[in-house]
Amino acid sequence: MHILVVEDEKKVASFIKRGLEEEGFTVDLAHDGEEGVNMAMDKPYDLILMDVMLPKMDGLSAIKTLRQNNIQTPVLCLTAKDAVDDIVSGLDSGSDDYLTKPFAFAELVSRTKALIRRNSHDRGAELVFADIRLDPVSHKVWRADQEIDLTTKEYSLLEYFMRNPNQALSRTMIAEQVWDYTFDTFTNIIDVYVNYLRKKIDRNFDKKLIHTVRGVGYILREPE
Amino acid sequence: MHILVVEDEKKVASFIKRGLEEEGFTVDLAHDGEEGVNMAMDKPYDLILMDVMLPKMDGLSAIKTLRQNNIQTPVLCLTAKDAVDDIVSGLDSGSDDYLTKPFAFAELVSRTKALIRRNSHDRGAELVFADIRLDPVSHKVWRADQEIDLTTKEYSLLEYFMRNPNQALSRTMIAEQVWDYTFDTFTNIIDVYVNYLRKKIDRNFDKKLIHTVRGVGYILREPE
DNA sequence: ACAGCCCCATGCACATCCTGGTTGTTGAAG
DNA sequence: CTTCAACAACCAGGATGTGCATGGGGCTGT
Repeated sequence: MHILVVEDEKKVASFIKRGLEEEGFTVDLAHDGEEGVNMAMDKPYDLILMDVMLPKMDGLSAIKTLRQNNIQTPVLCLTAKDAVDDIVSGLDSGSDDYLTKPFAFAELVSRTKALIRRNSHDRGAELVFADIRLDPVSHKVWRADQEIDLTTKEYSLLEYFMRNPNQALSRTMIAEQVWDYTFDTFTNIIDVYVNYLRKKIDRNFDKKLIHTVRGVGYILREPE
Repeated sequence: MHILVVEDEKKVASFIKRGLEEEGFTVDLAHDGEEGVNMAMDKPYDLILMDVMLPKMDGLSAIKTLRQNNIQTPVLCLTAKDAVDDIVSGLDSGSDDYLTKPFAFAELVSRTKALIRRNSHDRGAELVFADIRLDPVSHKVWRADQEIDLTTKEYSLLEYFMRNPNQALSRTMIAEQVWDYTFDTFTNIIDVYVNYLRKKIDRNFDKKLIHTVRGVGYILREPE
């Protein structure tokens, strides 16, 4: 679950980032409106958290720009307490919900989850492929009803596979989704983690589910 | 958690209803003061959300009527921004908190939760998890019928765990609930206090109840 | 002044992540 | 069929991150 946080105050930004990551989200940061728009257009996010007061381009204009470019990612707006009028124009310009500063973090989390739940029908539901089960909420994974312990990175990688089964996934695509926004292409980190995953997911089972597509990448599918 | 919303404007009423339901509350609607009083006397609610300007019987009189009939359900009053005088008489007539229109919805939710929390705290019901008992009134704690001496902070921390058992609690959430920290991420105070708690709660017992969830926070649960 | 509590800073232990190198595999050209 | 180059799998060790334990300083109430 990827969230883009657009917030210029570094303290607030990193506070939100850390808190959301503890809740199991993957968080990217943008520090002004322009950067926010660029990042949101580059990569599909599940939610954008947008401060209204921003350098270069304010939050509301940023949302408008996104909507004009047909980016329909839901947006949760952060606004100063007294700027009630902003809220109205915020909803006008395409924001889906708002939160006034200062806010309780618990509040932010529940709004965030509500928006994501509302906007993505099947998200949050358990993912199943063959005899693998994956719970995106608790980040737990089972194969054949036996729980499997994964690290954060291993989990994200598997989640990406589970959301795109039976499709060959290129290293570039995997890097974008599972690793950071900018990425160094000359590393074998993905191979390494696929290897880790195979050890935990496939090694003790007859039916191998993670396959290599030579020259392309990897694929999650039933063996022939 | 059942909430009664007394509000004549249909748009506002259904907006509030929908929002609160998304937060997990069950919401009934009444459209004027009389209906509100009848419903509140019929069925015990955890909270009443009362508009002041209402047909048939205004909100303040409704509250008075309820209190005269010994209904002590907490009331959150909604009032127009300029009617500050109303607020005072509102508090007089037995309202527990108020909110001026127009309000941010997040504000409404957090006040709602605060009121319900405050009220259920006061019931002072003893909290029990496994063989830990905690009395919110006297702030005393027992494990296996043996009293355990905790400092104020240790106690608040444990109480938070006891009110949210079997859930991973992130450091951010703990900091917000137990300390009043908002943006201070550069301290290990929570780790330190969890350590204190473990010494007193878990150290002398076989069954450890406070567990670490790496990268997330802590959880109170039975060992596997 | 002292004791108790709260909080901070530090150092250690260990899990996780990543890099670089080595070995193994594949498929096409000779 | 053999050879070779490209690609993938695997391994080992170092860097980084995260949590735990502990000592001590500041503050407050006695």
